Amino acid sequence: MTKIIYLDSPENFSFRPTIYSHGWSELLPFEIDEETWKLSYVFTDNNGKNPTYATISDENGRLAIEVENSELNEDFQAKILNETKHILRLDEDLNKFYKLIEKQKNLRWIADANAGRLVRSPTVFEDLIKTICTTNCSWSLTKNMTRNLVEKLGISTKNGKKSFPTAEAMANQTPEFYRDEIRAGYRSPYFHELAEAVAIKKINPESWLKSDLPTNELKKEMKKIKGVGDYAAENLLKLVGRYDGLALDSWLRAQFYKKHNKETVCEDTQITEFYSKFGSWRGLAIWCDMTERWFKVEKS
DNA sequence: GCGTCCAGGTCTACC
DNA sequence: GGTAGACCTGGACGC
Repeated sequence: MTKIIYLDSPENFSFRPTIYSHGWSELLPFEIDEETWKLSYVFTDNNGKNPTYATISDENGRLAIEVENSELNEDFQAKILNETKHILRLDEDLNKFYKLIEKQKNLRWIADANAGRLVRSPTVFEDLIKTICTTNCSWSLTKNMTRNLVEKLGISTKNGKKSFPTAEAMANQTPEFYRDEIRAGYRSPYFHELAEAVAIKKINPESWLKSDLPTNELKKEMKKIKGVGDYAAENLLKLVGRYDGLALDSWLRAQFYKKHNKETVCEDTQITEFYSKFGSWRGLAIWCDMTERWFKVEKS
């Protein structure tokens, strides 16, 4: 039995550009159906239990969340609604960004498409683990590692879908487990150490969402975690709503060379200078600029 | 089949 | 603070 709960979407929000904003929607427990344009996820209750598969779709301007659990209590239903808002960034105000790019002929499409909301996981912990999975490897390997984490450590729904593992579940595994079962390679001791630190509350990644620290200080905090360098920290900063950093990686650099530098390699300083006019929004500006063709494909 | 390169980088030791 | 070398994995590529 399923139950549908509804959520009003704000002005300047479009569902497709949001769920298609970057690769996160391809990483389990997220799944994206590009034919029906639905995004699914496996939610858990406040105790990290009762895994529940839900599919989010746009229904004439409001969001329909179809939940495969007809006996949701009020707390769990509220949690699913709040986490959906967080995943899709419904409370994020991009008007200042849209205003900033208003006179940029090549970027005006972002505001026209209501793009710029980068989909994210319900918890910063999940985004942190996934970000480490993106470092120094191909996208297919990122997907493999994430799939292994979910399939081997997640809790299963009645229909066999699995949740993202909790820090506690990850802390209970050894570095050898991550190396042999998750195929995480040199990242294996990092995962064990990080999960343990979060489980015993030595580190609280969720606090980054409302941190009063200046961005450069928060970035330093993030980089204290093994496996998190400049790229990973700046990617995480974007996911907690700060766009000061470009989060340059080999893919983003290659896209820039192709689009703005006649397919010629250049220094990072040149890329930084190119987007400096966008100030604290430069990280979002480069990401939207480099992924423009994704949206053109979608429209065609 | 085998070796090499490299992909959505980071860490450590050393200077 | 800057830099060289090492680090897991697995797909692509050349031979």
